[in-house]
Amino acid sequence: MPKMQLTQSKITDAALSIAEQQSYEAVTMANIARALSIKPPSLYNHFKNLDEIKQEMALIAQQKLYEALKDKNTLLSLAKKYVDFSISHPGLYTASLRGGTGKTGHAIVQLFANTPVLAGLEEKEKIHAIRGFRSMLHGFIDLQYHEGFKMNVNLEESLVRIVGIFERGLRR
Amino acid sequence: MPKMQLTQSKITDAALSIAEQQSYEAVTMANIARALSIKPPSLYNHFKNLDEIKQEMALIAQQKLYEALKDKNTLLSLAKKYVDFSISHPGLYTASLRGGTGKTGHAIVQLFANTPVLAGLEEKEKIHAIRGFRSMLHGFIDLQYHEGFKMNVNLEESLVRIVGIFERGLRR
DNA sequence: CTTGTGAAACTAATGGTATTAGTTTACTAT
DNA sequence: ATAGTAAACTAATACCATTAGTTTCACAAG
Repeated sequence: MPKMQLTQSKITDAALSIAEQQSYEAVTMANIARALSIKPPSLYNHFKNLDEIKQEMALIAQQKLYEALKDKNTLLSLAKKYVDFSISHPGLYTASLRGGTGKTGHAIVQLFANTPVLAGLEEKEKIHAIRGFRSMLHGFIDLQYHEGFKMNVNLEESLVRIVGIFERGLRR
Repeated sequence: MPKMQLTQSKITDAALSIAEQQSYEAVTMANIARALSIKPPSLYNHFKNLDEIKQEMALIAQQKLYEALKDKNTLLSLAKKYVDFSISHPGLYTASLRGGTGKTGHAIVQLFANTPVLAGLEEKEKIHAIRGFRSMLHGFIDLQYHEGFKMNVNLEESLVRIVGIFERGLRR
């Protein structure tokens, strides 16, 4: 009954906290409401539906990913940090995927673009290369989620090697 | 009331048909039951739960993927067919991800391993390369699902280019 | 200081999901 | 013919998102 001054940012904070501490799948209206000690329908006074909350989560998650990556300037260091982020914060990483490439998404792409091996490329070629590299990173992460490369070979080593292959392929 | 001789394979067939014609998300107990003109609880006489049905779907979807790929013997032709399959049959492709790497999964990996560029590599290096290549393909597909590389640059061309980068990186 | 209005909470209900328990039907084998 | 079993059923539980309609509270105007 108190008015509790609920705001959009308190709601997304609660949602992100659930994604982080439990899982992205645990981000439900019921769980968000419980975390805020309110009833689910109250959330609809602040967001149109769950999807809009997730949209907002995506933007914030992308900002956190950008923060984690912003001081890295080689393909390998970016790749390592990117994978590290997805493993340390799986809920946040998953959240980050659901938002199209907005301002922050573009900033992340720029980090890759400014890398020594990519910086020199002709513009079209650069776009292809970034696509390929991000595909590789995301695929690497997502396949582990789904099946896990459960072979005997070390994962960190795999990442270093495939980044090496990609870089070598770019240098001509 | 008739006994209708329901079997596991009739259930998975119905489930796969739903995944193909509607979407993977539409694969629910209610929809499968409706497709077979029975009630949802009846399905539990044949499968422990929905997850086991999806597990079985994964094996069959992998077999179909293998069939689509089996006559291809270069990285580029495999990549093109792989992406083509995921676009023509998104429900099947999604289903194929939920099954660990069993017999069929291994057979698919072998198709990549037998490719000219990879065949000559030392064993460990080969595993890394295959991981990297499959990551790239899956990431390429999955990122389109999620955000879509909605840039101005052609997708088919992107695929050809990044496969080229990868191959060049492998050749030394 | 009272009143009234709008924002933001609530309760109750709808229709969707998976799953379990308990019951009945119908086929099959003695 | 009958008994047993496999496979269907109905009914119920516990989630999920969402909407409609109602109440409550805080603040602003008279």
